Amino acid sequence: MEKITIGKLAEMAGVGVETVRFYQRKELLREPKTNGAFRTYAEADAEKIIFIKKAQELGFSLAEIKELLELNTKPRVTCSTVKQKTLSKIKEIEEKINDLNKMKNSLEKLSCVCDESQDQIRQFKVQECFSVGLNCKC
Amino acid sequence: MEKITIGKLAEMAGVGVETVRFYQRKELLREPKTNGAFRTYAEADAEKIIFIKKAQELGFSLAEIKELLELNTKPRVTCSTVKQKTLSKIKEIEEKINDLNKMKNSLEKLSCVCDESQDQIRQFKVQECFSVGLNCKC
DNA sequence: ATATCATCCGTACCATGGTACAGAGTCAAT
DNA sequence: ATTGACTCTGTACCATGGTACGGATGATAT
Repeated sequence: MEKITIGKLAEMAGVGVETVRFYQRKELLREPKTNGAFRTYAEADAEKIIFIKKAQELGFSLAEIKELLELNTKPRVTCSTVKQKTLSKIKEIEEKINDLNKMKNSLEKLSCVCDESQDQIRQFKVQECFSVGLNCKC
Repeated sequence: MEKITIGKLAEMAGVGVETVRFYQRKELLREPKTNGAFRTYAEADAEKIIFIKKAQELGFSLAEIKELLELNTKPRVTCSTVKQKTLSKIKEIEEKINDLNKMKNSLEKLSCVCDESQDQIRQFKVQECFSVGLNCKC
């Protein structure tokens, strides 16, 4: 089993070396054991970074992701804490989905209105398409 | 009809005065007519700001929002441009919704696993709950 | 007419999430 | 043992999306 240096880790996780070090500074990743002068990592570290990236794409900030990860590593975290945090996260996510659905509806209306008009847009109001029940009808 | 100064506008839109000026610098809002030395605004400006805020919550950057607004104000925008842009936005939104749904599923599993365990968490892996098909089963 | 408030412009500052050096040390191969 | 690639620490810089401030001028109320 080869030693994973920071460069290899970064490659495995699809990020830059500086990003790994940044996450360490932010305490999202532990400072690993040093083998001689250089740090050596485990595969789990790569997975962790991939997890961070995934969560980030889904709209979580690094601070929130840190919290999520701490549910796992902190010894004194109880089940009810996890339960509470996950439930509030779920609520947040549901709200986001809701808003995105609204936005999608509005955009669909927008695209649909456009179908009917000619090459040049007339008194066309993008904004109104985003306000429920306004002029943007198909 | 009263004159709307920047302070009133900001209040109407629920943002700070500096934010209004920031949006003007970024050309999301037009520089309004000045009445004497002070700018005067229209109600439409407040609506525009509210629109910006809404779109932002939904994950659009100011640059993207600017584009959306320009669909409305730029004279040479054709229907096919609008159509194309809205359709690609819709796709983006659908992807976001998809990812959020995945995240939600994972969190639901997490909360569910937690139900079954005791007060103290055992070999509990938050990360694994986020990877489809892994140890996090109910 | 003068106090008090709001506005003006410009610039500086803040947090978040990185990215890019510089200058030194280290490791591995030849 | 020297080269070259990689790593080390530290600090500086970048974009985004604001927020705050200073010093001047304008508006308004008494």
